[in-house]
Amino acid sequence: MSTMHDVALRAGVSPKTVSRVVNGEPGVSERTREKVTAAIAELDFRPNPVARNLRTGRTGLVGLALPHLAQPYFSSLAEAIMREAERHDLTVLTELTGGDAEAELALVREHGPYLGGLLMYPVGLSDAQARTVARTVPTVFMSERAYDAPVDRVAMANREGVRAMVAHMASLGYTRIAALGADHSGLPERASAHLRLEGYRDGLRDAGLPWLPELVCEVGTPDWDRRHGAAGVRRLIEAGVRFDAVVGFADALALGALYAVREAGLRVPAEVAVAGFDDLDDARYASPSLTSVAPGTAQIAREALVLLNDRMNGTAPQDTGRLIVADFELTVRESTLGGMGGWGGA
Amino acid sequence: MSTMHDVALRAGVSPKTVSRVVNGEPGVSERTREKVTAAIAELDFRPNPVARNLRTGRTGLVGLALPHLAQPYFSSLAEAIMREAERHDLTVLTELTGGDAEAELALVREHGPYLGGLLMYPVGLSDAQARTVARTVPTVFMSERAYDAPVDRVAMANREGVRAMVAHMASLGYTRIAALGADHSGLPERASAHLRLEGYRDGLRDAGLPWLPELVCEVGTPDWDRRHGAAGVRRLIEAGVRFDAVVGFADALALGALYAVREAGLRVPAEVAVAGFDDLDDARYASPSLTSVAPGTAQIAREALVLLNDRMNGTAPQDTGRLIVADFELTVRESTLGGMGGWGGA
DNA sequence: TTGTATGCGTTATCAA
DNA sequence: TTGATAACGCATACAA
Repeated sequence: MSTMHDVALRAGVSPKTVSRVVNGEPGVSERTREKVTAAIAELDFRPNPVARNLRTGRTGLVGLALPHLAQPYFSSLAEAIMREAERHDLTVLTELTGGDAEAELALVREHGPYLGGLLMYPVGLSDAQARTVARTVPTVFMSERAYDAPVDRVAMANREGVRAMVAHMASLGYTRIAALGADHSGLPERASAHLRLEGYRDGLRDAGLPWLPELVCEVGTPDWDRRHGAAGVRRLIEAGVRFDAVVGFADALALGALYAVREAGLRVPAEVAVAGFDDLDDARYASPSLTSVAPGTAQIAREALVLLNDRMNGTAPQDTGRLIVADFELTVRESTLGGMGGWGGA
Repeated sequence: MSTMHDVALRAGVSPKTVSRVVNGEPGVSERTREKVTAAIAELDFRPNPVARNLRTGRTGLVGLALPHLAQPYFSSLAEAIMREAERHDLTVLTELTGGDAEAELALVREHGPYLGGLLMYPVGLSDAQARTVARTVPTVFMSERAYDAPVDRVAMANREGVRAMVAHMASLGYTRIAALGADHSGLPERASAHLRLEGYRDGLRDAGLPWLPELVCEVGTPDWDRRHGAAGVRRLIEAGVRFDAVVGFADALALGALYAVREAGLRVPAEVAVAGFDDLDDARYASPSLTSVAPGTAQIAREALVLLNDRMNGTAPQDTGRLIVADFELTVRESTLGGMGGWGGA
């Protein structure tokens, strides 16, 4: 590893001049610049980022704090973020929090001061803790929960997405649409459930359909997996509730619903339509393939990095957090529209 | 952020003594050590890792280079690695290569010198390039492909896993077992396909079953997804090949097979048994749930970090690479054993 | 336009 | 057992 000093010797100039060339500073004659550039190339000199960081306090490192990685949404998000960060010449340090406030804070204490910025999907953080985080390092949240803190946030169109889904179902003639994944706890960390339920309500209102409490199905856990989705639908069926459609607040719930509906001998979508939220790969590959709301993960990653860049440059408003809601897309598949069946057409 | 200097002033000692205490070096009197420890606590002093790194050249940073993240195996592996790294007090810098040799090398050039070690799932790398990588930074590979280079490697039990799967099927009375995902290219980057095919061959031999070329099904692409799995099985069926079992060399292939088999009106496992490799969540949640080989991801992560630690400490052999093959587990589910159906009980 | 001196926070060397 | 001094590689302030 050659240093600026080596390059300076070789080019017959001072280290400071090399520094100027490397950082594209003005005040270097064309001839000198060329000499230096040549020396840099010959020695394959690459500035030592550690030394630079120690001197300037600036880092090209951004933290990415997620509760998990082995869950489809988070791994897609992480991949999108990393690709986007590359375009911004930023290096990503990924950390797993397990959704635990203590871990979320510990990570910020530990790495915060040495990060240029932080992208976080907070789960356990309180408002006060969120403020602490944002004070430590330029931060952008990518979560559905709103914080009473001056932190930028990029969120999914939870409400609008479900609203559009209900509209879609209503337009196909379904009238008894069940909501799967409702939560009435009011807990802030269940924000996605609350927002999606509001979207459901909006959708019904738009379509002139009545709000029927028996169609609102809680799954009794924040773990939105297929098992709980299936169990929820089984309860509806056993309770004798009549329904001709199910909006799952997550694809995993909807896939469970799909299973339970067909288990009960009902045809999808002829007798019961099913749809989800997330547009996982599994939705496309399910059979019948699952209609779903695609939350715009790529856009979320893109916007998050733009917001973060602003924060890191100081171009962002200081005492207020900005909110960007990503565009969603309604991906209509067989579980609501019928069709030829089979995703395997070679 | 207080520095060693601050702590030294407060404790009435020199910075070097603080350094000794922080690093647990000997040659500090008990009394002094206590004073320093107290000062550290009062000031909430945390050593600046950047300065430390500049001085020592050592980093607590290990790179994790994966082709993708939004694929179940890689996201599980990444999560396992991160959890394990935490236990070793290492910070993980994740990088996506897309499986491209150029990207794999670029990453090493770029970050290599500032990493304490590198965990990589190489895809495009040649033997010579692998040697270059290992020369740049202590490296452990986690791939099925073997390299002619002194690099440690942790691999799945590709061969033994499939062998055991065939034995399992044979023991249930299946005799015409198709292999889905075979590859005859001989390309080193298709090592998993080759090894799994060998395992298939072993399994047949163990069971005294004949090798029938018409049962060996290529999918014609390295992309082992459901679509190609389904297409492969359809081709078998259309060609009139009789088979009573399918071993998919990946769960995705097997899930596609499951679909195509049932599409053809055949019952699983009564008429055709199906099994996969990877033991993804999807395998458990499929219907019928899918028998699969669990490759021991947690163990792979654990062993990889042990090997890497050795390399980083210089405790590893210099001119030779070690190979660890992880234990696998045969997870038997409905797709081979029948049973009650439905994963949604409760 | 170019260079010198200094310091970022830590650890290594060597002397006390 | 302890401390003074220098150095890691770069960038900043200031001088020439």
